[in-house]
Amino acid sequence: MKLTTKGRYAVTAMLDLSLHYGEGPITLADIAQRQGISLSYLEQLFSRLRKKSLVASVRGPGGGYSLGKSAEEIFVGEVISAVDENIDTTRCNGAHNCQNNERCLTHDLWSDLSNQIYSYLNKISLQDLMDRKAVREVADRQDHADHDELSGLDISMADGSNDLAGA
Amino acid sequence: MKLTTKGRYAVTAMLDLSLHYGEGPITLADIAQRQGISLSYLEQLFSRLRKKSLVASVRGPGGGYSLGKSAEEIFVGEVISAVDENIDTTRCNGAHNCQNNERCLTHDLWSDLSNQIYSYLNKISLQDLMDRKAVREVADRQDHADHDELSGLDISMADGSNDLAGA
DNA sequence: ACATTCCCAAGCAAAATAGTCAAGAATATC
DNA sequence: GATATTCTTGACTATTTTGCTTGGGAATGT
Repeated sequence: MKLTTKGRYAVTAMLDLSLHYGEGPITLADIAQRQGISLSYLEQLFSRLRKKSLVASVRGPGGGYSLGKSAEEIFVGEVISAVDENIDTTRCNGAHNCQNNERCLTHDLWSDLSNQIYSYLNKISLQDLMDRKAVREVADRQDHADHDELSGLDISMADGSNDLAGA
Repeated sequence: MKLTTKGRYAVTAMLDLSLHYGEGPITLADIAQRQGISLSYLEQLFSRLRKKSLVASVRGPGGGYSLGKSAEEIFVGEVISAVDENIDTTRCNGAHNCQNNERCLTHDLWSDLSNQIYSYLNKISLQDLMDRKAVREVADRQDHADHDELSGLDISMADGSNDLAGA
């Protein structure tokens, strides 16, 4: 299974986009600042999101990105798939050649797990996330932190730890 | 999320151990051959499994490993945790300092997902896996392949593809 | 004694991840 | 039409993780 920072960043960025819907196109620079993600890294991710029509773009001054469909229609699983290629937990990626061209002992276990995760993530839409109280609180905090950063403070790191899988 | 070959190998090896329960201690060399896993890699994995008391070991000729508890009492989630350290999908590993020392926008999403996966994997015991028809079929195939290999054929690779994650 | 097996630590190559850098194309605004 | 802004693309790089090897040792049955 592949669930790494890449997928987390993508979902976070898409959620940021949803939360600022209605303010016109949002620039990647804005998202980068609010969410603490590298701008050029975001560019790579959005390139993939655009290919899957999850976002639409407008170039030039005043341009930026907006959601490709409504927040109710975009599911977390889609977003992760778009940037991470697959969320399969089997070694053979669904083929059955994990061991000497035949299925390995635990093939079905990983296969079932993948389905489980996939169906879980595909039930959660960006709208669902926006409706969560905790998400709105963090979003508020981030919108205010903006001002602090403009006044010169708190331009900082966001990192530290480990990983899943990643994942 | 961290669900890689390491965790898959560990579960596979533990399942192999369960399936050959009653034959006395099983050597890692046997498991390595049946499951197509490198012996020294298995040693590393079993070192961790032993620290968590998931397996018990007997040294010397005729020695090997056996399950540390009954197959009903060992759950897939435990095995993966033992070798992979954690199956947390959050960046901060459960702390809430994902962004500038505060929780990031999607913290709860990954946290919920981790719980979901964890509880799923902790419901499946090695015994459950053994009861599956597909597992028994593969196990039979592997026990027969043993003979082929003794007669000189089919000492071979087992590899190829991609991964999860991480996850 | 000796072969077998577990045990342990260090090291290493390949892959993946996370990120940078540089050049370019579209498009508003002046 | 010059300029600044923003997306777009590709190549390149540093770091980390993975999967595996090597080489030693310590028990223990025969």
